[in-house]
Amino acid sequence: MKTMKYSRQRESIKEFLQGRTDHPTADTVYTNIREIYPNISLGTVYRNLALLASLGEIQKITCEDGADRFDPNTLPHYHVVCRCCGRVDDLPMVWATELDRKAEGFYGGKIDGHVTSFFGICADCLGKQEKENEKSA
Amino acid sequence: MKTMKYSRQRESIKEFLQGRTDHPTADTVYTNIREIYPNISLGTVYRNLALLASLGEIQKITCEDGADRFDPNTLPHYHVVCRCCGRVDDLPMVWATELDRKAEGFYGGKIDGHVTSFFGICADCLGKQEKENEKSA
DNA sequence: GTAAATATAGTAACAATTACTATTATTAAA
DNA sequence: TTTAATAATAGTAATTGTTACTATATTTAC
Repeated sequence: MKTMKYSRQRESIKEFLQGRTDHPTADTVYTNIREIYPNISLGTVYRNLALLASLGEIQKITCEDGADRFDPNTLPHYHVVCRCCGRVDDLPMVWATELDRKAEGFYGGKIDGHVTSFFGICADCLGKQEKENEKSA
Repeated sequence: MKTMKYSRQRESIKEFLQGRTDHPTADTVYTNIREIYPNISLGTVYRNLALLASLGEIQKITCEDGADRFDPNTLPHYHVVCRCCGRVDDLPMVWATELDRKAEGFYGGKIDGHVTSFFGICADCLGKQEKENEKSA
């Protein structure tokens, strides 16, 4: 399937993602793009997100729970998922490029990549928890 | 919800997992346990897998595609997913315990864990690919 | 302009998982 | 040991995230 040079909806989806740092889900993309294309269909959003990802223009992030998320930054980098509110943040820590080769030494096949996600509590949720503790104290 | 000391089905699910190294999905557990409890319901399998995971007796593995998998080994360790056949293997590489503390230095909140999955092609699939190439050559 | 290729909106289908409910099994207590 | 309370079950229905389908519309190539 040859891709068109130009598709308004696809461009719009890509631009929207590039303006966000919070790794939105397909549904979030959908509700936002609808402000520009009021009758875009959810299928179109999914199809274009998948297409952009396969072209290497965006990155799909698989989360432990619920929906996949999408990231305009295609360079390998780390994410932190808040166990409390579910938000996904970037982690500006240098990427361990050598890990794949090291891992391959322990494996019968070939290894060509990895993903690492950290888990914890984000600053916002920590703050809220402190407030709760003060109240009950 | 207090857990019973004893539930035949739950014990059976746990034992089944402990006899496997291939990280089966809920559905695989279901079809296998049915040989012992022919009318166990899929819901019971899901409920008990979730319960055992929350008790820390097994571990849930979220894969990029399709169904979650379950691992009787609750110690943190690495997995490799074959891009070709989807199998999930353990990787006996020493765990980077210090990584969470290091990552926390780049984050506003707290970090208490991480998961890393490698991707590649398993030995079996590499073998099959070679055969294909010989044929077409 | 016209034909061929590609994308779309809208809807239906799907797969994995969870929720619900009436019934059964297990425990605790008299 | 019956008996009441608790927890688990089987079976089914409902949800969620995602993909597939189809008829129509848009874009490109000539």
